[in-house]
Amino acid sequence: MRILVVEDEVAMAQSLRAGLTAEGFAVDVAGDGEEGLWYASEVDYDAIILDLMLPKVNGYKVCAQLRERDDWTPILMLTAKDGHLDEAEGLDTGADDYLTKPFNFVVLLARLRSLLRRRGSARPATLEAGDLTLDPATHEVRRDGRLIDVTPREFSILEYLLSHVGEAVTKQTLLEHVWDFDFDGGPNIVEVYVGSLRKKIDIPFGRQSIVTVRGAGYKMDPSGG
Amino acid sequence: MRILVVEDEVAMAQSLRAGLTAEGFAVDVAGDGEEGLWYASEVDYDAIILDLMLPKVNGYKVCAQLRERDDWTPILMLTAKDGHLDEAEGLDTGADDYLTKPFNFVVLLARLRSLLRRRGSARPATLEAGDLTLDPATHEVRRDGRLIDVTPREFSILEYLLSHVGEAVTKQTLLEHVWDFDFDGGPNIVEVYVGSLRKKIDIPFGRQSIVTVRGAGYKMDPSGG
DNA sequence: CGAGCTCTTCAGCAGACCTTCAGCCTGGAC
DNA sequence: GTCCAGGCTGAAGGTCTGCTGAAGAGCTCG
Repeated sequence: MRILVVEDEVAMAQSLRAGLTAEGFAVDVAGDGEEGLWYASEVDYDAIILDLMLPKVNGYKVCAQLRERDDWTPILMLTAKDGHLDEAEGLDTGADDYLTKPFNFVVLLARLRSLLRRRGSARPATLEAGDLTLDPATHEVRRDGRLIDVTPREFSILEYLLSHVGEAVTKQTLLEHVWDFDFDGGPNIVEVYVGSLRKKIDIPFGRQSIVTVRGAGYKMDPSGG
Repeated sequence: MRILVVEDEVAMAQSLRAGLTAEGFAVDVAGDGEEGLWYASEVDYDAIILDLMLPKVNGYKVCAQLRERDDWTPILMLTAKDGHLDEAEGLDTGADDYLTKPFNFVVLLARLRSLLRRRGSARPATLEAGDLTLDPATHEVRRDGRLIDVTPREFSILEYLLSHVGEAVTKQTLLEHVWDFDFDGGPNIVEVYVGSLRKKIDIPFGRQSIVTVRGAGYKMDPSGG
């Protein structure tokens, strides 16, 4: 899951990045509205956390412009303390939820998760493909009920593939959603991880759930292989 | 367990904070109704202690507004001496219990505990995972019936883990639910406490109930290890 | 006021994990 | 069959996460 944080206060931006990264999100930070719009046009984010008070282009405008462009990425707006009057306006311009500063990180996470969930229109709590299941809450991966031990990075990749079951996902996309923005390694690292995932979730079970689509990346077999 | 106290009398607020903190709760204090509503919207409290007589927005209104927002956090209302007439109204607006001033702290604790218990829809009075039990009322931790001596902080952590059995709980989450709002230490302190908890509840019994989930925190084994 | 307990910080360590790289394999074009 | 780009894999190193013991600060109680 890749999140864009548009926030000019360095301290806030840093702590958001740290916290969200710790939660397993890949995070990009933009320092003003203009930069935010540009990032959003370049990368397909899973959600955007948008401060209202921004240099150059303020939050409302960023939000409005995105929607005008037909970009419906969920937006969580951050407003200053006394944001009562602004609430209506914020939601009007197309934000999906808003949060007043200062806020508790747990709250932000909860809201963010609820946005991400809502988007996929009632995505089930556990991701599945045949007898392969992944539970984000317990961080457990199972095949045929048997628990499989995976590393954090393997978990993230599998989570992404399972939430796009049946679609061919390019290595580039995986790099962008699972790794941090400033990661500059090549696509080979994805191959390495897919390889090690296969060794854990497919080979021991004689399955083939992660299918290589030459030139187009990988695809999770809806039947689980 | 994190409690919000909405109370304008400084002395009362202080003593509630002191007493509840001593019992291992994390406590936030709001000085008036408006502030209380704001806190409640930002943080996911386990319960709210709400004075009736408040500046700006009184207790009834706070209560009503919370329920209107679909916030069903248990509320314990504090009313003035002659509160007979108010009782019905208080419960009507959505408070879960009420208490007339002056009251005994032990009584308040008992009511609060009963609220917290009730909330989880008949959550058992004692939290359990296999033969490991924790009784919030008596502050006792037992394994296989044998009493184990734990410090307040250790108790809080164990309580949180036991009330989220099976889920991976982030260190950040523990920091936010077990420590006070303004604590700014790093996650290492959680590691230290988990270490000392393990030395008390796991190692002497040859068990492993608190499982480390690399990159995602800790998880209480439902079977108790 | 001192003893004892708890809380918190810190630095060092071990092991898990991440990343890179070189060499090999495979599928498709010709 | 040959060639090539794309994909796979095992090994090696460096980095990071989590664990631990120690030590000082703060608090409570006698």
